[in-house]
Amino acid sequence: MPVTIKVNEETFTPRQQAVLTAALDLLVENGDGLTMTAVARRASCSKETLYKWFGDRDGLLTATVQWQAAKVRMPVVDRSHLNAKALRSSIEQFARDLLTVITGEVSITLNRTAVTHAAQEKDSLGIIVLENGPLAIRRRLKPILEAGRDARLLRFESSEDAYRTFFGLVVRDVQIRLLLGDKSLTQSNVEANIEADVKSATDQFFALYGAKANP
Amino acid sequence: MPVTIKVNEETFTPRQQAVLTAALDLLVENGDGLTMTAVARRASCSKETLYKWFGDRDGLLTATVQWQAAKVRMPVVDRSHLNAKALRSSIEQFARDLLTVITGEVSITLNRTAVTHAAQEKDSLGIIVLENGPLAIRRRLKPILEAGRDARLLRFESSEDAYRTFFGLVVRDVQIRLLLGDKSLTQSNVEANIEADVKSATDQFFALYGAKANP
DNA sequence: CTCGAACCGTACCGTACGGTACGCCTGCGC
DNA sequence: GCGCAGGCGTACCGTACGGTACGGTTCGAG
Repeated sequence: MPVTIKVNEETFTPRQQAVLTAALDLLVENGDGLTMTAVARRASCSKETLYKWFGDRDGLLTATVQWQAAKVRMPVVDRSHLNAKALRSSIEQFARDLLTVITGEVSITLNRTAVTHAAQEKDSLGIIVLENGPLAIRRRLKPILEAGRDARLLRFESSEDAYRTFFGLVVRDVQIRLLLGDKSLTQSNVEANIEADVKSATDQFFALYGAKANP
Repeated sequence: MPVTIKVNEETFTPRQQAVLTAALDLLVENGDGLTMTAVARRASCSKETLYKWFGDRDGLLTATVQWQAAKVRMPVVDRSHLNAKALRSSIEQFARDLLTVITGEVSITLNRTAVTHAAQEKDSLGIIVLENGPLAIRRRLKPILEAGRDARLLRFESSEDAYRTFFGLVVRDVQIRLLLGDKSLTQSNVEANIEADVKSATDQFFALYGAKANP
């Protein structure tokens, strides 16, 4: 069963959030070379405080990822009167959000950190990132897809398959290449193509799952 | 311009290959906790020899990844008499190979290692993995796609876009979830679905790029 | 047989870093 | 004013690990 992680704003005090911000900044800057001493210095706090608040290095890492990942908020899509145009625009919006998120520096850093963590038999960070990344989009997108099907605008058997196809059409090989540090995908390079990619992915998705497509 | 890395069998002596095998085994077992001492013990060689042969830890890591990645060999597809059936079977074969590779334990380990490496401003491992993974498939697939277009079996403007769509349709969110350690994707779980996924991805690819599809 | 190169095993060094201890300061309740 | 909790800064400890040095052994060339 899925593990859901909830983070209220009250989970961390402002001072603690400042510390987490410092940790995230260091993570983005220095890659995974995150040391407790560096965080303490950057946040102007003592290491003892870090250990008091977060337990150990893993706790600090988890808190940072968790806190940051929870900040990713998908825009709410109006699900009422769903005509073809509104549905298409919603799908496009999801594609745009997904691409924007995964190409962002913070997301790349968080995903790299979680992958590194997963390479050490620890899956906690991976779960958090999954839960707030792909799975969050899935939770928001599925109802839209099903509403589209109910309105006879879309046609599919499994909304899970439809979602995963959508994910593939949008993300393609961009995320893995970014994670691997492919230099030919610069930030600006990708961002400039987002709109075109969004449109292309949406077109393809409707070609496969639109009501007029082959069953 | 792309950096191509060539590894002949003569690049490493049998003894050296035994060392690299030991290193890879440790990598797969213990995640990225690869220490020089552990490799030396596992391979029954001295650390001094390791440093003599591979320079430093990074050199050993690079050699391991490079040597292993180069072992991935795509089957050659008969490109002559290309009828619809042969084309479809070729595409399916590529999808099957791609899925089989990326879901394999070795591939997951290598990708994780490269991602971790990329988080430290070093892109050498990432380049190697990219070059021997996605890009290798691309090099082999593109000529097939273009042959298919010449035979009027496929229709697309950019073979690059066609390739990337293919990649997305096949891989979807499987790779990132595996890299993040998603427990709900067990090895056997994925393998059992490969054939169905291959067929589905191929169907979708032909729906989008088949000659009878919308332009 | 002798010599030397290659290599194994092990001991060793330096450092980086996780984690702890302690002295000092600040602010707040009383 | 007084005491104390919370927190800063720094010094300190233990250990893991990258990298080096060295003695001993094997093996092939001459």
